[in-house]
Amino acid sequence: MDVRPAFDAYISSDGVTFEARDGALLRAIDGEGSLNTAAESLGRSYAHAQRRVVELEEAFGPLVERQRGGSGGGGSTLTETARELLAAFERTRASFAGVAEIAETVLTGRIVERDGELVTVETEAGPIRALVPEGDGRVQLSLRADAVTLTDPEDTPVPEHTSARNRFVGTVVGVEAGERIVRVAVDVGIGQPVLALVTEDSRQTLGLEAGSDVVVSFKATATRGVAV
Amino acid sequence: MDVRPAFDAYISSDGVTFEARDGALLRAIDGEGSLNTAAESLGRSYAHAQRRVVELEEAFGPLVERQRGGSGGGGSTLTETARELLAAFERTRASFAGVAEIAETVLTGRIVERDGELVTVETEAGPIRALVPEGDGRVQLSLRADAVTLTDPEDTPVPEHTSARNRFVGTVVGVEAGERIVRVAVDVGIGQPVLALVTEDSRQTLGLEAGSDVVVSFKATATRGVAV
DNA sequence: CGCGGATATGTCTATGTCGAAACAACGGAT
DNA sequence: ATCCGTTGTTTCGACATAGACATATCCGCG
Repeated sequence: MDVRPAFDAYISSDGVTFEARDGALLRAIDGEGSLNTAAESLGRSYAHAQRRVVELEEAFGPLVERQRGGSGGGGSTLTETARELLAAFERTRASFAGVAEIAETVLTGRIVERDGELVTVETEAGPIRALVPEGDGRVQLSLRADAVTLTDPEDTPVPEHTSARNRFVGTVVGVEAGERIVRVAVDVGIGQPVLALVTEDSRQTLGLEAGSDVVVSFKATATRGVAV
Repeated sequence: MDVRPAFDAYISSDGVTFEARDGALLRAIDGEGSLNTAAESLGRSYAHAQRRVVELEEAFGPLVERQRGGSGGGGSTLTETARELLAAFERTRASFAGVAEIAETVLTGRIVERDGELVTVETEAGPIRALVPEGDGRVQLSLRADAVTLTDPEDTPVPEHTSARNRFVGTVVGVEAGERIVRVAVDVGIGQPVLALVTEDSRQTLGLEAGSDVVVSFKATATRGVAV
């Protein structure tokens, strides 16, 4: 079973959702200079593209400056609002893409204390503070590799001096190098290693390689879980 | 323009996507004990629900143990695979939900160096290392509040001893308390404050309040951006 | 052996989405 | 004044999705 998490990101306002399709449309308008050629270049019908623009503008404000008549017959350009909307959409899409593509470590445990959304989960490696919206009993915590910070055991702030509430001492058991980003697996005494995504620079300056001792820390607010 | 980022999460396998709708169906089957009453309780047609289950099983493996005949006429129960699938879906949904609901700080700057996905962005506050898949020139970096770690200036690891590549010294300019989670705004010399989400415990132990000096640090791999 | 409740399957229809096409409006260029 | 290319607007039909409905099948139990 090859399961891959995926997503459709969108920005909603006033009941209308701006999605990837709309982003492509705006970019095409920006590039082609006209709604007509934009629709054609995307292989979509002009009628629908035009209706969609009107619909989006009702929700998000003026997006396309349309000019009909004139030399060349007219044309369309994006408004500043449209550019901001595009940027906002791309930012959230990039954030979501991070979640989808980045490896996660799944930790299982049991909720032993709850205070609003904030819970304390007892795991094999010790207590972990995390955010679990609801439920109790057994939980699965999802720890994203890009949320895990590695520090030198000799120079790690004492718990009272950092907002990273979860910390474990561990040993590097694997280093998987990419171009400039490496994935470090750290054994912290639970069944599976905790994955951390760090830059190659960090790996070198921390001298991380199999066998290295390292402190793994991550924030409670970056650790999300669900009751199972 | 009240924009709100949102998303539809799904897990795809073999061309079939398991989405929120399917999760609700499986949970209903689990709760009702039969595909029939599950469909009814959801106000959906039995015929389609049944066909959907078959379709999902072709992609993800056996999900529903169906029993027809017998006392009560039969019924259905979820397989272990189905429970794992549900848990995986809920985990990714929880992660995505985090991105959607958590405040972000948007930093603008200019790419001055690129090494694969890893870039160095020159901002008002100084250089920031981040992940930007492509493009150059001006970028918007999205820094999620839950990815920002705050530490005591007196006890912060030197840059050579941590994988958090970005750090800035700043002053707390605002504390917005929730139940157990507080949002801290830190001025680091750029136009807008950097937002950090920390637990109330952390706020107290670090003694954070308006005027406090604090070190803001975040990982390059947790900082994603897009060219604009 | 039939009952009853559930699963399995086929077909029709309502709905929404999208493309194709046609036509009017517009305004600078010729 | 006319032409031209684009925008604005409307209508129609193809297509996919999902509910409504009908029917066949299954099988433990009394």
